[in-house]
Amino acid sequence: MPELDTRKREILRLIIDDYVLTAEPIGSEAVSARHRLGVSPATVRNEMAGLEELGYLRQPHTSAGRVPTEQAYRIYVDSMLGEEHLPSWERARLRRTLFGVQPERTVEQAAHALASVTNFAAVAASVTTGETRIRHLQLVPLTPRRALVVAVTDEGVFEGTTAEFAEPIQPDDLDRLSHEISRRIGGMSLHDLTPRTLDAVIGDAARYQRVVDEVARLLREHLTQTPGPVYSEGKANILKQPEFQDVRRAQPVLSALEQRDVVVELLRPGSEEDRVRITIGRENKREEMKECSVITATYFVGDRPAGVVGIVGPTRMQYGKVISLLSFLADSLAEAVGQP
Amino acid sequence: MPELDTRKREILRLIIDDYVLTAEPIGSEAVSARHRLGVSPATVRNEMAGLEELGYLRQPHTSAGRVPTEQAYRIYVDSMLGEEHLPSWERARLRRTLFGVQPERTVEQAAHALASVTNFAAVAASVTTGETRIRHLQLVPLTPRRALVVAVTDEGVFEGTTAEFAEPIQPDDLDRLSHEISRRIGGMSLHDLTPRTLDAVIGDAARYQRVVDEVARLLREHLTQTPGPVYSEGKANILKQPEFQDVRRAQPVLSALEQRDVVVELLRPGSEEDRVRITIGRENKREEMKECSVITATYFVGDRPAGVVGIVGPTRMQYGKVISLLSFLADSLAEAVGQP
DNA sequence: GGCTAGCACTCTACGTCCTCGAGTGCTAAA
DNA sequence: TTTAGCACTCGAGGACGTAGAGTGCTAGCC
Repeated sequence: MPELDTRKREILRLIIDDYVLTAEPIGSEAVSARHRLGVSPATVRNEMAGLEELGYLRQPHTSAGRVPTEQAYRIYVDSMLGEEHLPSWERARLRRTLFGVQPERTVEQAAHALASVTNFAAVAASVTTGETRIRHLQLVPLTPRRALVVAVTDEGVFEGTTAEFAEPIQPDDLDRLSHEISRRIGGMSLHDLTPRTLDAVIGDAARYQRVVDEVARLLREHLTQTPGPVYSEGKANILKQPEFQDVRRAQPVLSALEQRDVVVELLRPGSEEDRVRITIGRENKREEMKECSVITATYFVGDRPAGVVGIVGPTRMQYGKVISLLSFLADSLAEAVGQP
Repeated sequence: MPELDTRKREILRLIIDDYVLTAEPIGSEAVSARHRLGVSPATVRNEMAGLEELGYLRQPHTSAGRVPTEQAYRIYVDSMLGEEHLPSWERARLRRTLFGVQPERTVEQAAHALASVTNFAAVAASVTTGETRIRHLQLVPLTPRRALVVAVTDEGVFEGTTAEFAEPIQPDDLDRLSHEISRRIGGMSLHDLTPRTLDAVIGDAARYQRVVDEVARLLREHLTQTPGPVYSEGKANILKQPEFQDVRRAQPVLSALEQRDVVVELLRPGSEEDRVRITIGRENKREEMKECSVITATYFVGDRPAGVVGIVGPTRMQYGKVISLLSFLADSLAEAVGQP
């Protein structure tokens, strides 16, 4: 991919900025007029023809202006993004909404705020990794053969699943067992929780071996495979976007976002060098998302990912604004979640 | 409102049945042809003119067929509904999906199945009333000043909220306190849980009076006011309906359904004589729902409402099918939830 | 008195044709 | 290398005409 000279870059940037706001094809006249480029529309036309040849622009039809391609957005976010400053009153407002709410609702609240600020669909989830440590465990009797498993982890995240036992167990016994297990596995990380380590751990609780096994199985499965609660807010916002005025375009996207596993996939956490992840149009794996851009930000507690927030919108979006917003939100979340 | 003679009723019924399937205005020819009414299109036309005068039909424009009004759907569900038999393989399939899943996911699963069978948006929620009895309570320490409150109720429903205490409390103390409270309030119903009764209950746990108060407050508030988890599934299905092909019509409905309080309002439980509740078009309170019909079914455990399931779709829907489906689903849910 | 065949009438959907305007690409001159 | 000028292309949108669906009315029939 050949380097773009300064003027081409400048023109491309202007076109993107304009198009993102208007959602209408941009003509040479508009470009030359808006910014004092010091060149005539004709010159701009020549450059635009060049940009089209290079794959950065395309024309919906002969006599229309130009529209940025996904490749254009890509180079834009990769090398044309300035520091976008989030107004401090907006920062303040966001922080207030995050911190002024019950701790277990912080993440959901973040998604909610994100959706209403951006007018896109917002998604969020907490992350549990093999590194997650269990701090406390409690079994709550439901029926003689069923109990609720509550685990308090490192990240303040807890999970509720029901365990089903082969043999009935008395509430008192269950409680004792619960304390026993909790005492033994407290402080262990999830990937320490293999069947082998457990054998060693159980020891004298052998009478209820099968109960212990079941609980351990649930913990591993539930905490690692299905990554906690997943929130998505403001999906209907997608219908406000001009590119999704056609229901047949919007329907698949909305349907996809209603499926938990799709959202989970979008929210795969990034690494620390790669906190903000931008996926533009066809870069998305999911067919249904090929007309969308997804931007996610991972937040960390210590050096481990604690959660991911993100937005889903049309490829035409204000990348700069959204990125700085997400970045700020991730920092705030790290703070809110990190010190309970 | 004048009574309709038999033939008018018959014709109205035919028009509704046809229109519900095709979503296109129905002409006199079609009515006379489809069912062997034994009368000519001209006669049908006369009757249709009469029905229009009475407010049961309307014409989108002069040379179009007729379309049922909301008033027509109302009389249809009130007095023209036959017993609709749900095919037994469908019953079986539904029951399998309900019973083949972790108990705490039953209700969610019901909504999911409902959405995919009807192609409408499905909503569901568990209900807790003042009658709900607490079976067991457990406080799980999170931090010195915060604990997770887990309550096992009568209906097998449990809730997780965090309580925040004014003073720190040791895990062991918390555990003892937890058992104490659980022992005392176990079996009590929620409206027994007034501050006054509590004073009597606490007794020697007085040292942690404030903790107890906080827990009781949370129980009351959380269990009665905010009615448990609320599920909505298949909202994007609305976009498949012909009447919502226009995004500007669909957007408000979808936005409304994303708000928890709107869904909660839709799911207000009915009484035992009034298990299935049908709200057609403008009968809905919410402005955004004026073009939708909402059908809900309440299911009971013992004589107390345990939850509500329902669908939201266009006013043009197969009321008979949906009602019998919901009715069956409610019965199955009562069974699934009732005996854990 | 109710039913119906016949018919004129109305209205939409749809295709064609036309014009207007936006925006282009090319060319020739500065 | 830039730019003014200009012919060209294409879509949006309005005017018009036609086909077809469905109606309401009327007059005659049982």
